[in-house]
Amino acid sequence: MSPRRAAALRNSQGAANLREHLIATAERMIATGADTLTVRAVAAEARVADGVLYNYFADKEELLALALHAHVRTVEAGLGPLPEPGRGTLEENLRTHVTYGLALHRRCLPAFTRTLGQPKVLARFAAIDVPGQPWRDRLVEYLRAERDQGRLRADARVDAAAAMIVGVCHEVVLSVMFSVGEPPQPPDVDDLVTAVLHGLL
Amino acid sequence: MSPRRAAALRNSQGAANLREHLIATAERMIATGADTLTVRAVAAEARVADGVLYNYFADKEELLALALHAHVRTVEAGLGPLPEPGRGTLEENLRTHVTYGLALHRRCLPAFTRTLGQPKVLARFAAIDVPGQPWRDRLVEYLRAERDQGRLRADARVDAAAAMIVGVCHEVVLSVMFSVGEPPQPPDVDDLVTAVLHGLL
Amino acid sequence: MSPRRAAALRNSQGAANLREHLIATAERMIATGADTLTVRAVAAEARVADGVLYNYFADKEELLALALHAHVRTVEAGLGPLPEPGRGTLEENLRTHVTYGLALHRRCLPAFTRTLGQPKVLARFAAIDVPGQPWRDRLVEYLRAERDQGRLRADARVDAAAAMIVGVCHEVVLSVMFSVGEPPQPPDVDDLVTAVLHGLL
Amino acid sequence: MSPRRAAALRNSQGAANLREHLIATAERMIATGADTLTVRAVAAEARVADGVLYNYFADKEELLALALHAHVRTVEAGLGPLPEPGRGTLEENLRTHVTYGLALHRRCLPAFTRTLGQPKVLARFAAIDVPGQPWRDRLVEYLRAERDQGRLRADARVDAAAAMIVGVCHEVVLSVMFSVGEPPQPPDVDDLVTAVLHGLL
DNA sequence: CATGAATGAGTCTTCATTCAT
DNA sequence: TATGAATGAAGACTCATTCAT
Repeated sequence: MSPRRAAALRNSQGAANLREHLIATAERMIATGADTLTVRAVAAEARVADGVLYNYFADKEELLALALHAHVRTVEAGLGPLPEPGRGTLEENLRTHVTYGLALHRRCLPAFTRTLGQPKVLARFAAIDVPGQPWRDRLVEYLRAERDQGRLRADARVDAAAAMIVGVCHEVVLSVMFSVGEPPQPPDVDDLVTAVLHGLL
Repeated sequence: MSPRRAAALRNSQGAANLREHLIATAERMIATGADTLTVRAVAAEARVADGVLYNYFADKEELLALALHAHVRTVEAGLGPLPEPGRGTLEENLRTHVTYGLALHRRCLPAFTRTLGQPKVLARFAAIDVPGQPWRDRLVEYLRAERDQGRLRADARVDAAAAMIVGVCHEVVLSVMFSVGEPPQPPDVDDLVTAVLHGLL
Repeated sequence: MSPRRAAALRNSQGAANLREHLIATAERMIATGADTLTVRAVAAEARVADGVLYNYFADKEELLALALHAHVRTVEAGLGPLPEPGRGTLEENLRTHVTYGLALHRRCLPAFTRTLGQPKVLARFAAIDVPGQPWRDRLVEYLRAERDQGRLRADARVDAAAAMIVGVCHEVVLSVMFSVGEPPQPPDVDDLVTAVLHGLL
Repeated sequence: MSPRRAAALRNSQGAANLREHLIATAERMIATGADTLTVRAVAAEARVADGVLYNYFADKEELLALALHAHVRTVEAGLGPLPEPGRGTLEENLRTHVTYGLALHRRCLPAFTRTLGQPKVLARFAAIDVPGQPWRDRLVEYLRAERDQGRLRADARVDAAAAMIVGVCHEVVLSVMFSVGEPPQPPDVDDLVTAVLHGLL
């Protein structure tokens, strides 16, 4: 005799187990911008008893941290491929990277601000081991490869450039969040690419 | 004739009135990274009765928003001057701006993450009128002036560059906050300046 | 499978569920004249955790309004039957009605004065649908029936008389509540009945 | 050198002293139906410091009880004279009394419900010695005099009738206060008088 | 005597967590 | 192993009262 299944899973083939179901639910709520992220609200949304959470997670924060991670992966999966070094033009490739980063942050940052205010969530989130390579590292690798292939100048500051590109993506989203009235105009992608490639001088 | 002074202010010359004292206390707690930012905790830290807060602020969020603002001003006041366009070398001036921005964000961002998770604080903060110009605008103005004086190329993408410089400052601090073990190496200021001025090509 | 029962209900057969237990407790406190009707006091009296109330009621006022209603029903249930029109003497029947009304108000009014000062309780109380007919309506119906049967004069002012009978019941209780020393002598039931039946002329 | 006068009294000749000024202010607020009857609100309305109240009254409740009394006297003063026994018709005189009582209660009861929920106010109110004769006693006296002059039957139950007349005045106002939708139709004054005079038989 | 800021006990309410069933 | 009611420790906020000036 197998143990009882949660009511929410009995007539559903979507979620293999309750743990994933809970994470998925919390992820959806975080992404949607649900105003209430209480344990009860998540359980209700998941059609599941209040207490189950504690059979799978140490506490609320662990669930939220995992949901946040899932959210990032979900967003990344929907973003399309990044360019291969050495193929296509540099302009085009950088444009792709910048566009990718802007979209990534635009969709993730709201979720982050809603959850990372809680120090315990932050700690748990940081402790999660990220499988796969985050975008940032892939950008650095791309730039290094291009430099090694001679398509960038030999002394190009690729780490610095990568940091700035990543940074501008944060910046754009943050300034939207902070603006009270109409959101400020984000910088043009072409201008960013031009600035990165040709500098100010 | 005059009413009684708060016990906390009687033997102190630091704060002229209780309102400032409360803001200063909250500011210190935010800056220090106090884990509990409850009304009670602030009152206790200020050596003051629980209820006083409501003699001076509409609610907890107003106090926190004001404390956050005070914190930003305090940090800015300790940062030294920004360069005049047309004087000194471009490298030196940009280095000053980048160093300024990094320091500013390093000291402010932790406070922001701890308070801006609460939407009501965010709203109140955004509603406060900021006297003076924020660093970001001054950076843009500086770059424009240099371009107009011919020290930058005529078609330099100054807005894009400014966005990247501001962004990298966010980036550095955020990646420190998220790192679980040893903090990652921040990009070198010289490299950033070089990348901005000369580009990758 | 089933969740835990409240400690207060475990060794008790009086209340089937906690909702009824809470209403009954609040009712008892209201009836007894408890001076403190705070949420905490009710929870303590019910031997129950502070928060439970909010699992069953929207807020404190809803509980109090329901308790008040329960109180009225409890009092009514203990009062004995009202007379049928056309049977027995008019004097005897009216005496029964007056005695009924006096007892009803004597036991209910204190509870009302303690709770209806709070507008929110008043609003919630008024919104509760009363099953069955209040005494007032039954008195009016009784008088009408007697008149239709010819036992009262054809032009008898039954509505006015009913209003006065109901009113005197209020009056008696109110004057007891307001009196500081010894309570004033309530009017004799027989005198009231005589006055109602024969008038002053 | 005379002591300082309260700011509110300096440019005013209306109130002889602060005590009366405070009572008058509280009375006005009670009568108007002000939703907030806090010490602070009264002081603000009176243009006076928060603390003065305690120079003239033991506590908030004493002030409210006195204000309530003043309210009753004010209302009574605006109501016109009551009839003399032996003059005019009985119908007309009783009509005057009933009308008087209805108006009196209509204007006083709201104030009472707002304040008498607080047991301490009730106690203080009951302890106040009422100068002059309340309406109730004057009604009883009137009826007795009419009976002694032979205009009412010798065995008329005047006390009972008075109680009913007073009671119906309560009743009318209370039922208006309790009604949720449209207020119920109050009984006709003529019907009341007829019922009192001629009875139901 | 008036002032009015400070006091702090007390209020309602939320919500993460536990645990008998 | 799921259930979901019970728990109770906070939390924000109010307001009568005091008292140094």
